[in-house]
Amino acid sequence: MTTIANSVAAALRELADYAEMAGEDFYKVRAYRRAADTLATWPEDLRALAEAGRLRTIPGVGEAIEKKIMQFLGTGHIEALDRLREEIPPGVLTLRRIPDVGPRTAFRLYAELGITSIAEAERAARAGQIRVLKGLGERSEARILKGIELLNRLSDRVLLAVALPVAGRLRQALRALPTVQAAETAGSLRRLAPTVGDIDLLAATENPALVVDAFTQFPEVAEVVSAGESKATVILQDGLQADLMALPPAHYGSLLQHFTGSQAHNVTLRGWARDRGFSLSEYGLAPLAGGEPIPCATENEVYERLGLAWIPPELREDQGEIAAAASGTLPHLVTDKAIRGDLHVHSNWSDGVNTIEELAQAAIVRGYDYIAITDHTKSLGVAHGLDEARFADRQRDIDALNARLAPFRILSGAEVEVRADGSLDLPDEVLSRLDVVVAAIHTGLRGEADRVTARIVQAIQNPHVDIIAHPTGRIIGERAAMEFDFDAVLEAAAAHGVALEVNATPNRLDLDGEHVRRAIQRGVRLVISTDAHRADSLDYMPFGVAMARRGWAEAADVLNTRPVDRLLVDW
DNA sequence: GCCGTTTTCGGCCCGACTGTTTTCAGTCG
Repeated sequence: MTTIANSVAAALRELADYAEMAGEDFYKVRAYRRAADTLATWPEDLRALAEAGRLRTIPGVGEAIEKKIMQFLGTGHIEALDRLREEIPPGVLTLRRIPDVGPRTAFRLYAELGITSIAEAERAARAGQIRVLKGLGERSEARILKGIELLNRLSDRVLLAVALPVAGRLRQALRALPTVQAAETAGSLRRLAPTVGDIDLLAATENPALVVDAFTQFPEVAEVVSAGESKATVILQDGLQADLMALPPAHYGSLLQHFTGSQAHNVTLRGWARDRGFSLSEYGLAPLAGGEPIPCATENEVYERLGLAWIPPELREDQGEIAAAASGTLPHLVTDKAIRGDLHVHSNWSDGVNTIEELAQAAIVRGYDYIAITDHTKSLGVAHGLDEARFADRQRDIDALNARLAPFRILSGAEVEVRADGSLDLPDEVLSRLDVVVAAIHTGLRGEADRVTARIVQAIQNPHVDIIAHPTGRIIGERAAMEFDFDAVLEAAAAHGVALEVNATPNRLDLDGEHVRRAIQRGVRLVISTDAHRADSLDYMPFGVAMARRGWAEAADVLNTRPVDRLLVDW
């Protein structure tokens, strides 16, 4: 799913990394990064824009970056980047992955010691070669060594579903401290990002130093990385990093705003504030003209004073939410409560753990009106996929349960395999008797992009298919998304009224927010489903709702917010 | 390198913490 715009963005980011190390002007580096960020999500086709001579209509693209984009479109290279690549070996870039090693230190390790890899940096540190550099002493050397150990020990990011309970316990522990008036989780966790790199925590207290001190002594804390008057960073027993910032309650709103981020959102928001005569920080709004700073006790106040509606954390990714908040056009995001049923659930007829009745009861307990039992089909042998005869048997089971459980409704469904040639592994005649047909690719995920696209589009064209499951096939930390033409899939889905699934399984979260947004923009409808293989997993739903919200989805964009009669009428 | 109903030049987001320093640079979020 790499588009030309993504490739250009990647090249510009790399250029920024190199330029930063080479000591280029900070604002030049930032200009490259800003342009890269904008390009990565730019909806228009880059080649068409270039041909029309309209590249500079993209914000952040001026004369110099336009030239670089043209170079890339023409030759696949950017001259300035090629030159820097020759000057600085690519391995030097990787040094920045070491905590506390930034661009300047990385460059000096290379320029003065010839270090081009993390392994070499480790050897040099052990040999005591780093401490002799001006400005770096024994402690810096030890810090680098420790950073490398940390890097080797920690996996990059953890799943939202893993971090949330840990964060919840820490938040409770903070709230239980006597001087703490309020405590909240912030950062990417509060924005409900699919994965988080650390846990950010905030506390409102008249005695920040005391709270910071107490925090560093929580039993879950394995190691204190840094601790000051108002901030601390620790490593928890399970390897996660947690950051705390504490301030007096008068500042709590700006503190929450600041620590929730994202970084990109904050940068743009501060620019917005500056344009209106304020400097914004975690302490509040300070008039640029001088005068008393204005502390903000609530987050709403921060946005309000800047002439903006409060922005839901899930949207704070600098994807146009500030402009939308200014013009009163923020979406009314879909909520957990709006979901009336789960449309992708496996029973013990295939590879699920629970009986259909157990699943139905679990759905009833969760307040749902309906559930679709979507067992695997025969070609997925490993999952005890059902053949035509077993579907007929299962139908009798479902009919009997529906008679007993009404008005709750069990929908008879299947997760049908899309074969290599794009056909489905159940005959149309069987599909036509099902209430819900979910089509999915489980094999040939690494196929050529054109072929994968063609398979999905062909499945969409089958008149019985209602939903495409986990459309990109990514599994976080295990498998990248399939290479295919997402826009072509969106076009086909819109044309045939097929919904795309937002799969709520914590390590799938597929579609993610970015894809959801594109789908909505193209008029494609969504469903949010758990893909549960046991009754407990119906609780994954909020993670899927989170992805939909991050993609600006409203209830009307999501089919399973509808009552069952209005759900089936379109299918 | 980008940008402009105050500007085509002089701005550009803000502050904590650390280490190695006598005032600050680098890193991070």
